[in-house]
Amino acid sequence: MFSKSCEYAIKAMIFVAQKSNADTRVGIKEISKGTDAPEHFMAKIMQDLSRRKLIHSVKGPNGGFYMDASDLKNSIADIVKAIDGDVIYSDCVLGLKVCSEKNPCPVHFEYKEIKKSLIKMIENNTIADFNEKLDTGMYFLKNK
Amino acid sequence: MFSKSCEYAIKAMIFVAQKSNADTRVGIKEISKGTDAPEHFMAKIMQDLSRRKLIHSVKGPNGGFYMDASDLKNSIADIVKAIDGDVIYSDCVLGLKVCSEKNPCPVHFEYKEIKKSLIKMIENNTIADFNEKLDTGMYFLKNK
DNA sequence: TACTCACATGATTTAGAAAACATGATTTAT
DNA sequence: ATAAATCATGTTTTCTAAATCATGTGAGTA
Ligand code: FES
Ligand code: FES
Repeated sequence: MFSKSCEYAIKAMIFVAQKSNADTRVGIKEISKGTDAPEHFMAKIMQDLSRRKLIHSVKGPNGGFYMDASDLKNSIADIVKAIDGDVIYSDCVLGLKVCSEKNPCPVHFEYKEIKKSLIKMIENNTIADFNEKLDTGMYFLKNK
Repeated sequence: MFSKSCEYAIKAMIFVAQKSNADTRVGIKEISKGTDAPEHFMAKIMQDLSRRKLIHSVKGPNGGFYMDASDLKNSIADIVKAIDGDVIYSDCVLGLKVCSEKNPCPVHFEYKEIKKSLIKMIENNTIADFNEKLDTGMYFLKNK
């Protein structure tokens, strides 16, 4: 569904949202531990997210990553688009070069509806939403 | 969503269903051309499908692949399970090692519904169904 | 029987994603 | 100013899916 990078990115964003505020930054080590992701790989992903302005970063001692109010308004879809591009939006499930109504694969119209709800899901859920959810302690970013 | 192998497998099954009957077998070359798949790779996949009894094969001159009435009753889900296993059924969208209600990731419950309709789609559509669809000439297994 | 056609099987190679490494740049604290 | 912390950047390695190659096996035909 999503690339490994994208999975990590989503988890990292939710993790940082949870742990950070204006004064408290979160470092790569903590992020990778909290999300069960390889540290160096996660570092790379965080740089991407930062370059694409989905998250803020501060260098030096006591530096790290954090999110401000506007960062929290980003949806999962924004992260997915930043990391995986628009494959979710444009790819054919059966691997045709282009997915279109003019040259539809046999499952195109059935899949269309599913794709619609998938997109709705990632577009309607903001980081802030997950923030609240996680506060309940009923959701996890890694296995216990 | 599906592995490349699985995409090819689905297309091949639909293609053979279309082109074959008791007397007319379809060869690897024709299948790979008709589905835009690499010949040798497709050969491998066809062997898998044949070993798993999803399709029939005949060696020698005028040999090839064909499907009988009971083969046509297989669903897309049967193909997916044969090639990709149960990843669609059991994997977590955010990559947690196990997807469960006890240790759900933040999107688990939202995704659950989508997964349900996805599974419904692949389980409710048999090869025979697609056969009829393709007859209308409105569906394609490769780009024009 | 001998020859050829077409699928079967296993080994090998390729390509791209995932992960790790090495080095550079910026900030804070002393 | 110096040193340590931490993110940034580019390169290299590893791993696996994808694709290819080489060879084997059974069936048909003359
Ligand atoms: S053409 Fe296959 S999903 Fe649209
Ligand atoms: S735990 Fe992530 S989808 Fe179920």
